[in-house]
Amino acid sequence: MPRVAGQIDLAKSEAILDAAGEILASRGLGAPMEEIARLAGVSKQTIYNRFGSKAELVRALVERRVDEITAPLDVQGTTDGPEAALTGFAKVMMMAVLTPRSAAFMRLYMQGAVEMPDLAQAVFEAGPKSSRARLAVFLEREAADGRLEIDDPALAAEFFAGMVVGSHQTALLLGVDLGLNEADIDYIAQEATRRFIKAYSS
Amino acid sequence: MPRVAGQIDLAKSEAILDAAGEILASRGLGAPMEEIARLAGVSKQTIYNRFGSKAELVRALVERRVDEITAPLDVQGTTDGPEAALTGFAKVMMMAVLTPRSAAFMRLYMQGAVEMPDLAQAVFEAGPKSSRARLAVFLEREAADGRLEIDDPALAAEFFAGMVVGSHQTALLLGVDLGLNEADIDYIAQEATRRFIKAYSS
DNA sequence: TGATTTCTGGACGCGAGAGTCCACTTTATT
DNA sequence: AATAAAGTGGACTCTCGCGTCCAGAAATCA
Repeated sequence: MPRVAGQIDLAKSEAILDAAGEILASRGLGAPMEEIARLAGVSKQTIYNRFGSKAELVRALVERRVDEITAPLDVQGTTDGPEAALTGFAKVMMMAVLTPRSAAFMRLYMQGAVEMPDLAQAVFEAGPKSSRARLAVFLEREAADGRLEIDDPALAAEFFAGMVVGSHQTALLLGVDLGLNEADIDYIAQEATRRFIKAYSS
Repeated sequence: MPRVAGQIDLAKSEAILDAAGEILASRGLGAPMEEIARLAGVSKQTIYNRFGSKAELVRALVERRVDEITAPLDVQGTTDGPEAALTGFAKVMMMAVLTPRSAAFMRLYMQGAVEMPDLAQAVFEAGPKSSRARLAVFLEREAADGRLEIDDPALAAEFFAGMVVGSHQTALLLGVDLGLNEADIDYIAQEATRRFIKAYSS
């Protein structure tokens, strides 16, 4: 079998996934494949050739996004006290989570949580769980070095993350625009950090 | 017009709304009307006679739920220090929010946030916003009485609510069962209260 | 009992979206 | 130029769910 000729696979799959993300996030899981094909500049058949079904397209989309989510959470390292690290973490987290785009995707995952539980689970582990875990590790180190007094680092991490993201995320998911600007984010990040450190000082 | 005879309206509408809640929460907005009719023990036509369309059925359902949500948040009042009140508030909040049923409904609202923004908005105001506001009022009073030192009560309320409910809610919405039992809830409520008071003491 | 109103339940029309089929084109290889 | 893989676009089938229609069955009042 001379398995050659024709076009080789190219970044066309990427275009399909991009389009799928765009359409599905904005219109929900019920959005028609034709729209995705149109936006991707591709025939519907091509999508089926590459992904087989809508469910698998969604699966591929989520798996790709999972990698993007996990990446930018590596925010720790300063050693002149926990303030800077915590504030930085808070800002990154807020900017990552509190965008209409993130909300649209989160809505998508939640919608899929019923029909595709494993996907939603994967998102949870790549997103919230992973970020909390890294924060917990950081807090544990700070505690070990005597800069903070933390008996339950995992719970402390939950608390900090909850303070920072908290109900803003719920609002966004419900489609309510709280209109946070960068100054607001700075303020919240700093205030959360200040109160958190006060709560966990000896 | 002798507008009498036949059956008068009865609590059959309630049965329909109950069934709608059950079905829609578990199967999503895409669930068929026939299921709802079957569970309500009613013909599909009756639903249409009473509610007109699926969208209006959902609207009625949400409006009824909004009342239920707002009610149990009146948890304040002890004057021997904020601990008991805060712990109580935390527990009520967790029990209200962290059930599979609440999560299912919340998922429903979020799913509808795109097509019916006003509904989602109403839910936000009856739920998260209202509870935070009441908590903020309580905190302001505590601050005025000198028991706590709070410069921004609204933000403090966000922080406390975020600590308590935080990522547990996200997990639930993603269909991940964290399996919190009553002891866990007690522990989290007490720990959150302790840390919060420490963070806002003079 | 008769009149009137509501409910039932099943059939039906209709639109929409998943996935398939296919004839034709495009692109790369030899 | 000949071949083979991959893509295109449009028509098509199938399923599903909303909403309607209607004939007959309660139920309620006079």
